[in-house]
Amino acid sequence: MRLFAVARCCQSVTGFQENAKAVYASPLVACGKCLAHAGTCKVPHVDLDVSGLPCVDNSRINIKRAFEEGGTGPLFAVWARRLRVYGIPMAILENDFKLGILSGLLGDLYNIYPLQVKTDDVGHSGASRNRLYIIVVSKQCEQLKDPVQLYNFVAERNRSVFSTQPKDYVFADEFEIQCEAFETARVRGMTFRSSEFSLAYLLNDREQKAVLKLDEMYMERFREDPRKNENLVYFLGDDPSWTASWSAVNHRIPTFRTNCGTGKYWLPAAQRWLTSSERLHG
DNA sequence: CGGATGTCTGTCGTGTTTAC
DNA sequence: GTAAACACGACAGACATCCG
Repeated sequence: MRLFAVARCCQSVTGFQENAKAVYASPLVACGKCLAHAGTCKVPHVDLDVSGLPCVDNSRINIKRAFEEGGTGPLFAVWARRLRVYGIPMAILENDFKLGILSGLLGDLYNIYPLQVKTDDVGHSGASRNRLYIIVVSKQCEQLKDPVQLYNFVAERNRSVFSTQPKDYVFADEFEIQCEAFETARVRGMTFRSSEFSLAYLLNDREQKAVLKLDEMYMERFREDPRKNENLVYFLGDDPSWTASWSAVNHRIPTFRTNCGTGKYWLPAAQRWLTSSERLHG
């Protein structure tokens, strides 16, 4: 937590380079609050650092995105400094951070390998959201393989063996489904109906309209009853007249987004939405 | 009561990728 | 080459809850 404090105090209009310089010049906090031991513990040495830093300043949909100049920018400098000071040999960073900036922070001591990771590479062809993992390895390490070549080799093999469809993520049992239905009824101030198979009664007006509109669009385009397609998923957090967020075209569950934590992923065939645990797997 | 804080919900845009 | 499909989070308003 103390590392974050350093990052926060450096947020200013002086630009990323100035912030990074300040971070690099700040005293390093070697101890932090430890929940495991309920006290203050020394930050342990690790051989491999796996970090996922905030992506909001690098996200395409953020109209005001400022990349490294955004509020989370200094955090990357804090992360980089820790690698340097502790001499951590290897790190994996999950974030679409500018490689040029990263190179400026670590390029003198580390080799940097960006890995474009597709969900298909691990068999999740039925899910969306590709990632960028940046592998950072100390130049003092002996390199046995090129990480990108190795990754591509494994990914190709995975793709040929595993391949999911949206329906593979639909596995919740009746108890879990009814628990979610009950909770939604509570939040929305509606009456829970334990005997009703379809959860459509729990959708609000806007969501019901979205389902109708998407049903219409599906019928029009595929000349088929949407309820017959077990791989069909509608995302109800968007207005379909604005953008159709569904699995009908790319055969993937639409991307899970942070704003729409409560946005439902509707399954026309099952007449319910994906439960939280199903979404975790997707 | 009413202010502070937290949760839920819905709207908004555009650069990149994919399909034809 | 062109058009359609897609990816993705800030923000604001409504509403709920807490606390003095």
